[in-house]
Amino acid sequence: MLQSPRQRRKDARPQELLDAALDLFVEKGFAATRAEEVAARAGVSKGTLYLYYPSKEELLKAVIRQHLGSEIAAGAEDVARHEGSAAQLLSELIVQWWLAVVESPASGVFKLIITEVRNFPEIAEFYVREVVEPGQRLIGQVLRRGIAHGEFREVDVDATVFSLVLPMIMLCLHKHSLAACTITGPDAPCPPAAPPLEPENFIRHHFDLVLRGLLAQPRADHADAASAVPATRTSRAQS
Amino acid sequence: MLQSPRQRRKDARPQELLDAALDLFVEKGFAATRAEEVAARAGVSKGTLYLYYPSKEELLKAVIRQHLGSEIAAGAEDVARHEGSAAQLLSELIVQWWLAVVESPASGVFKLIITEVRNFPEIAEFYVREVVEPGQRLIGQVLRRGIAHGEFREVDVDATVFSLVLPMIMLCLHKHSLAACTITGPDAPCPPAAPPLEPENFIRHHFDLVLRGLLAQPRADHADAASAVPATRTSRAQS
Amino acid sequence: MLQSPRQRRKDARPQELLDAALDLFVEKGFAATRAEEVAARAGVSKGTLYLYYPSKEELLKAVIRQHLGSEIAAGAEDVARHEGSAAQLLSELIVQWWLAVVESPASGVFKLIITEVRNFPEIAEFYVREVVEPGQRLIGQVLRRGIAHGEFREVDVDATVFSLVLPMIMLCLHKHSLAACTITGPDAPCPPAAPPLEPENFIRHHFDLVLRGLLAQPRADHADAASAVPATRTSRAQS
Amino acid sequence: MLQSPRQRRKDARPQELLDAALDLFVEKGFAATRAEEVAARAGVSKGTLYLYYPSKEELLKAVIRQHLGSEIAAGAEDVARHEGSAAQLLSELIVQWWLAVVESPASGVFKLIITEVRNFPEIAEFYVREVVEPGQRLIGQVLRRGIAHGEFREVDVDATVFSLVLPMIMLCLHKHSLAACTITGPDAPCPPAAPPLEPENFIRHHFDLVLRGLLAQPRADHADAASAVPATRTSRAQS
DNA sequence: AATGAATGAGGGTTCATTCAT
DNA sequence: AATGAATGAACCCTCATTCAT
Repeated sequence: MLQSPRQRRKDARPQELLDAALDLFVEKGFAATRAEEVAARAGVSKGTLYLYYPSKEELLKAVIRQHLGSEIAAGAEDVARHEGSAAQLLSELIVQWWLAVVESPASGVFKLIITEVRNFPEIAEFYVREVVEPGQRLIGQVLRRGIAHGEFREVDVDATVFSLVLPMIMLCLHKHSLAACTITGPDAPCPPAAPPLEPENFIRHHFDLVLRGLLAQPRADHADAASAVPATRTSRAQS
Repeated sequence: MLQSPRQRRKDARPQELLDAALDLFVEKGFAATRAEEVAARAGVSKGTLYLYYPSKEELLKAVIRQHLGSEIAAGAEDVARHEGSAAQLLSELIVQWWLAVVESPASGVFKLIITEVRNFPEIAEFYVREVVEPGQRLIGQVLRRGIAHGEFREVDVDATVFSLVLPMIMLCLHKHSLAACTITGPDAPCPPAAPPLEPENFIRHHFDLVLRGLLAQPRADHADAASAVPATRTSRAQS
Repeated sequence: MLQSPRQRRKDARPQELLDAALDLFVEKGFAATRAEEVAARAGVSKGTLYLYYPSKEELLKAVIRQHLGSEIAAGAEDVARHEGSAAQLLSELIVQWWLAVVESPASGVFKLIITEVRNFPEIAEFYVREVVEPGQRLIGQVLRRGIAHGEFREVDVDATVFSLVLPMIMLCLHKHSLAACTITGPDAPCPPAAPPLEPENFIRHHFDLVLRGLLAQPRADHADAASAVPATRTSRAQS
Repeated sequence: MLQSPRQRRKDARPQELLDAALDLFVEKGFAATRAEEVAARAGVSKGTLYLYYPSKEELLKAVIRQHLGSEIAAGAEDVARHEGSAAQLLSELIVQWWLAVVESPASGVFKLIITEVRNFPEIAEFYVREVVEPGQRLIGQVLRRGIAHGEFREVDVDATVFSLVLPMIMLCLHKHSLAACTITGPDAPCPPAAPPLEPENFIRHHFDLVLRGLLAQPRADHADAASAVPATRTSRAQS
């Protein structure tokens, strides 16, 4: 039943390579990353990479495929049969789902896609089908439900989805570009690119702000529009 | 006073090269763009490029420097001594400035920065100093003024700046990645990456939404929060 | 006395590897053949090949050694003590020996040698010593005997050996190059590289032609100069 | 009118590269020749090769195309309207044409084709169309003419063409394989692979031998069957 | 003995950069 | 100033060979 160390390593290789590739592709871009670097970061030699992926380009697609299929779209549908106000449901969807994404390696995939779609148009179709459309549909449904119940104003649903979602995506990108350049500290060579705004704080604030703009019945100023959101498991440390 | 056509062409060279470089770097990424391609698109030979820029990397920095110094930050300060409500001022800042940016080639610079900062950290400092901080300070001031006057709720200023601004940046990136892959039309091989949401419609809707969340005195539902914004010169055709 | 199947397979390994190697080296050339392909065709794994031969180059030498020592030179000496006319003897030597060679895998060895001697000069010596010189000596003797008996004209013996032998070698090469590319049939994509001349027909015709040029007493036109040659076991099907 | 040295070099490059490639491909085989070696022998750097030929494989095809179109088939047709006996015509065709080929670099092309057709089947079609078929047709016509006039016996034309031609091809191959390995001299490390038979002597002897076998009216023994052939321009020195 | 995962030197090809014209 | 031929370092990928299992 026990596998040899050799076998165990072999089984883990593809994942190790994908992880290394994701890190490097996100950091330096696909074209600027050398296949040998990916191999080295995964702890293997150049040749070994090619035992598992037939080319650097296939490796890229595998990286994207893995994270789009599972991590990003995941967890969306299972909230769909939620009960309670549309605001609460929306909060769950937005805040919780996003907290899972920012802190996970999947956050880098957004940068990868933004960066590489034009060079690899196959990726576009995949991304739209797996992420953009399901996400838009899901959040759109919640908005429409809230509007139907008189909970939300009659807004342009698509535009509102964007107002909710785009800042989150943008913060993912930021995390892997400007924010990653910045060495925080008093004597950093590079000044802080942005106030070290906590992702969680920001997302709660952002959600509250947009929700207030969305509600048909404005709430009193002192009430936190997102207060219904339970304290979540905060940001697992990233590996 | 008049220069020969030859002279004129020569004077235009650096700009033509910068334009070509911006287009290509934004489309394919810095590493995946060949110096010869840039030269060819600018209508000169490979060697000529090196008469004007000592290396591909310097060309990249020149591209970014040009657009950060001038176009992106432009139009910000001149609205600063505006009179009227904070909402109106904010609307001018956000809506008008952004409409100018999104249709200009400068919109691609955001993608370029997101993509390349980690490879060229000097860019980070420059970008933060020239764009991030002034922008944040400017919008922050307007927000703080509105709060001081009781026009806005007491919000986290930095977070609110982000709520306002990040979707705009994100749409710039989108324009140069997914949106550029998509061939719109009924029988497009690639499904529309996103609803063909007009940038102007979106930004007005977004501003309205956030502004409602921001105002201390909620306005009646039928009023358009951004109604004070005059119809602007819409989108200059992109070169 | 009986060996287990396992044992039998094991004993057969070296031969199976040699056969596979011969096929592939002849088809694609030594440098263009991968060691793994050889192993795969022999039904073993890459590693196993190296249990039997220390390197690809040694495998090549073993292939050549095997066929030069045994198959090609074979059949030569045992005809040497033949009785009868020099013409009959020559016919036996040329026609029969060659028929055996052309249909055997050994025919490919000629291509291999032509192709690889310059990269592996050790092969040259071996080939000259094992094949060229014995063959030349043998046929030369028969020619000299015929000349001495007044049966043949007084020709340049070495040149005549070549006239007899070179076309045969050449047909071996042809068989493994152009002829192997050609898909015969009415609608072949590639036109027949040569008339599908039967090797046996050709060799008989060739021998007859040269023999007539060789004989001191020209024979009548209708007589077949090679008629003494008994009908041979025709061409075993190649494996 | 005078070109710059730069321009002159550029014009000569393709030919220099083809020459270098032919030498090396013939000597070591296509797969065993490194692109850089070809470039070095042509006196340029690795990169320069790729300015003229897009890949090593295209270089191979260019090498073959050049020599098949021009040197080999050339000079054949212009003898077709020859007057005199079929034997004389045949002698011209065979002896003269071949003397031109053996001593020219084109002789190596035969080895190249034998060696590489199976890896590059496009070459087969080209070779058959440009060399095999025209050659066979040409010599076949002469033979048929001789037969019709009663000058030759009624032989199998195709087989006879082969009897005449194959030894010549074979000597070309020999020249670039075994013969090239042999360092002639008393203390050669490698024994002479074959008697240093002069190509011209051999071809005259061979033609005489086959012609005698071909003639309907056998000639007296002392007459040289090929005596009509004028002393030819002997072998131009190879470049 | 047999396997096949792993290695890393090697070779094809690209491309930033130089420089003679 | 402008060109584009030439260079060679660098990168992707292959494959002969090794060795732990």
